[in-house]
Amino acid sequence: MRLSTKGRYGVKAMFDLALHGGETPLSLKTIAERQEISEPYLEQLIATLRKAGLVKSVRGAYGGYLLARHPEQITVGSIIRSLEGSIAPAECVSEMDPIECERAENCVTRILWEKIRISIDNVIDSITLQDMINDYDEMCGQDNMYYI
Amino acid sequence: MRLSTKGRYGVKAMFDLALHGGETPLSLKTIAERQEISEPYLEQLIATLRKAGLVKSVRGAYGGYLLARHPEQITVGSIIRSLEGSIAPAECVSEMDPIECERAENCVTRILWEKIRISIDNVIDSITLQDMINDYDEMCGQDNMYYI
DNA sequence: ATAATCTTGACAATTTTACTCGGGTATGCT
DNA sequence: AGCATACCCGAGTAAAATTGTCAAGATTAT
Repeated sequence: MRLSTKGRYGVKAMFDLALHGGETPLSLKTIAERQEISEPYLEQLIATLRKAGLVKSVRGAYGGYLLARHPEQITVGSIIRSLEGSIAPAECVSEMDPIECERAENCVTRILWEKIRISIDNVIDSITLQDMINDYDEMCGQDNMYYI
Repeated sequence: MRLSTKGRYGVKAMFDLALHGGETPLSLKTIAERQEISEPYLEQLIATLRKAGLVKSVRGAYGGYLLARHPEQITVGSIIRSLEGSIAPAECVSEMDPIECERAENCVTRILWEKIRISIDNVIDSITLQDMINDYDEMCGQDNMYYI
């Protein structure tokens, strides 16, 4: 059930954008260095995030990336799903296009996979980038002295 | 976040044992055919389950496998973990031996991964094979006419 | 113009998955 | 005893996924 680096790096990059980004775009290089992710690889991931409408790009010199919406309007669920596809533990309980099987017994295990999927959905769809920023602020104390 | 066939086949095989098994052992062949799993492959999986103490084996002619405990005492969590290892979405929040990272920011995403892991844990540790049998009985109606 | 940056697509190493195969060992039945 | 039926064990392997790298081009601030 491990998340691949796609989902993990993607969330880290988006969190970086939420924490350090603002009016002016952040370059890929900045994010990649701060989050210790290979720049060409992050390039791929952020291209996916852009197509999913989660970040906006600004081309040319001093360009970079911006969050497409406010941090409280971006759930980690939308980030993870855009990069990993469905988070369902089995194909037959995928959110979008479940490929059902015919066997009666399979349906019993199907109930199980669905319970797991719903439980994961509930968590990742209820947590936004703003929630993560709040967690971070709390972790660092009121003066935020450990901000990077 | 998809479960591999190990976990899925393992749960199916254990459910088969819970549903059809009794005093006399079920042969691997029987389970493999009924659940449509390659027999030599299931052999590997059930060997792991045996080492984890979830099933007992009876060697020789008319031998096979039995659940080591009653269905209400076997959680799907124990089955999945024995076959897949930790179900944590990231290594740093593994139940057993979390490999922590040093970076402050990582710890924010770590909080997220931990919330996901705990949510999955809660589901799979609360569901037993008996629960699945109950689901099955309910699905088939009181006369259980669709039992295989 | 030039440098910084995004954009795209192809390619490649490594790891994991999902098996197969071949030979053992134990046990009940005749 | 001998045979059939099973479990037991370790090695090997093809395909897929993961985790990237690389090169060439497009766009824009200065």
